[in-house]
Amino acid sequence: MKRETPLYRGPRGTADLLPSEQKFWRYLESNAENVAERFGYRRIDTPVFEDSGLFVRGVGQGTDLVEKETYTFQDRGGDMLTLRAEGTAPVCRAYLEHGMHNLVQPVRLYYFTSIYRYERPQAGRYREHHQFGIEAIGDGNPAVDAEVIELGWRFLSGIGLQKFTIQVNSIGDFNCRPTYLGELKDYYAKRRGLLCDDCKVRFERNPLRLLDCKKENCLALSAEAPHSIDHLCGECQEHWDRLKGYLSALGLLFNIDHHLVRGLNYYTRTVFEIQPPVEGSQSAIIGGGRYDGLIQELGGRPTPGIGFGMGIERVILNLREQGISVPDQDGPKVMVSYIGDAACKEAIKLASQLRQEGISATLAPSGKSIKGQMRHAFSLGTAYAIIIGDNELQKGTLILRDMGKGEQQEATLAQVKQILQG
RNA sequence: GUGGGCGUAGCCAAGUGGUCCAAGGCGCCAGGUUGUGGCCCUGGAGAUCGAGGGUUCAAAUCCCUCCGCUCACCCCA
Repeated sequence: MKRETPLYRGPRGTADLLPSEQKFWRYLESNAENVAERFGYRRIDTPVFEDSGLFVRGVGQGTDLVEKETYTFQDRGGDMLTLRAEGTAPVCRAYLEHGMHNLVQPVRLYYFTSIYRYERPQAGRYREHHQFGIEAIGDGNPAVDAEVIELGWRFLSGIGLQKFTIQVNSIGDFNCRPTYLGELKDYYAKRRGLLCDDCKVRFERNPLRLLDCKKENCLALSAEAPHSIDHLCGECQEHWDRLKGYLSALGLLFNIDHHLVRGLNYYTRTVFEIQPPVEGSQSAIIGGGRYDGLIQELGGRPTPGIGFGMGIERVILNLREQGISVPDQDGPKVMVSYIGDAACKEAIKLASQLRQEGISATLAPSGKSIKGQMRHAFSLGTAYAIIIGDNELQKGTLILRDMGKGEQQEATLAQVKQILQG
């Protein structure tokens, strides 16, 4: 008669991960852990919120992420806090805070965590999403760059995703990038009138971003624009060449994308993405790069680092698109049904005993006929049902029904346990 | 922040001014004789037709406002 009207709904851009979809999450999390640990990475979890300054300093003033996408609030003590807006800066903060530079370098870390960004939601983009990420801190060797890219690649192919492409680029370091940016601005300065309105702003604020504008006119301009890899200093050039060599040695096919620049300020040298075959908003499923200046920016000594973040929701989207199935989760193995109050008590005890033996068991719903209870067992998908009624109570036995075969037998508790454990 | 699409029961969905106090399907609940499932059959519960206002003799159907969802842009995972 009366309608249930929810007073609240989940906040915009968030999602409840219902039992029916948990199999994806379990599957991806365990695969991520397996791959990461196979590469020698160890798990780290950082708080959901951090000092707001961490993201401002780490990710950088002038980035969209910091300027318009953070969830920032003041707590009751007056501290400014920000919900985790990305994974790298918190991990670097923890590296510093716990003196991990005293550990054997590089320190290899991974995480599987939630990220918060105030954005308009759309396919593959949410205000709360989850990332699997890794960071290798303390070794500037391009071998580590290759390792990080390979790890991401192995994860994706390990879960059955196909037709992904690796995009790489080098945007130089703090020595050679200014020179390149100068060239870039010279190039665009001569063609300024042709730029779109957004790009006119980019020209002033963040010229690198001119390269990845997708508007027709701007695409034509960026196609002819100078390439960052043609302006690398000696060290960056060597790093870049060795990386390409290592990736090839690993048999990883990659695409050099001169327009790949990424939106966070901390990147140096290597930047990369792994992209799914379909165009669209979920352009990158993995994004990452080297951040050799970040630790220092956060107050540490100069320390190289590289890592990536991978969007779990986007992975799931692609699993669905490519029709890849993931293992189902098991329900209870047996349902204990009963007839009458006396039997109910026995059923409760029996279910408890079975669980203590490591057998997953659930009690039949109350107030149902045997027929109703059997229907219930069928829809739960339990392999067995146990029936306790007056007859069984008197005889001290149980009925064990094999739901698959549709056959049942009278058995003692010991026999039942043995069969269920087999 | 900008632009497009959409909003009928838990889910899918018919219906575009009167015969709709709203069809159908899935799911849910109960029965199909007395202690037993899957198919099938029967019955049942469940909808202030997103909310508010307006037009009209009459609105789920037309208009306005708001809210929500969704897709795209920006940007990102």
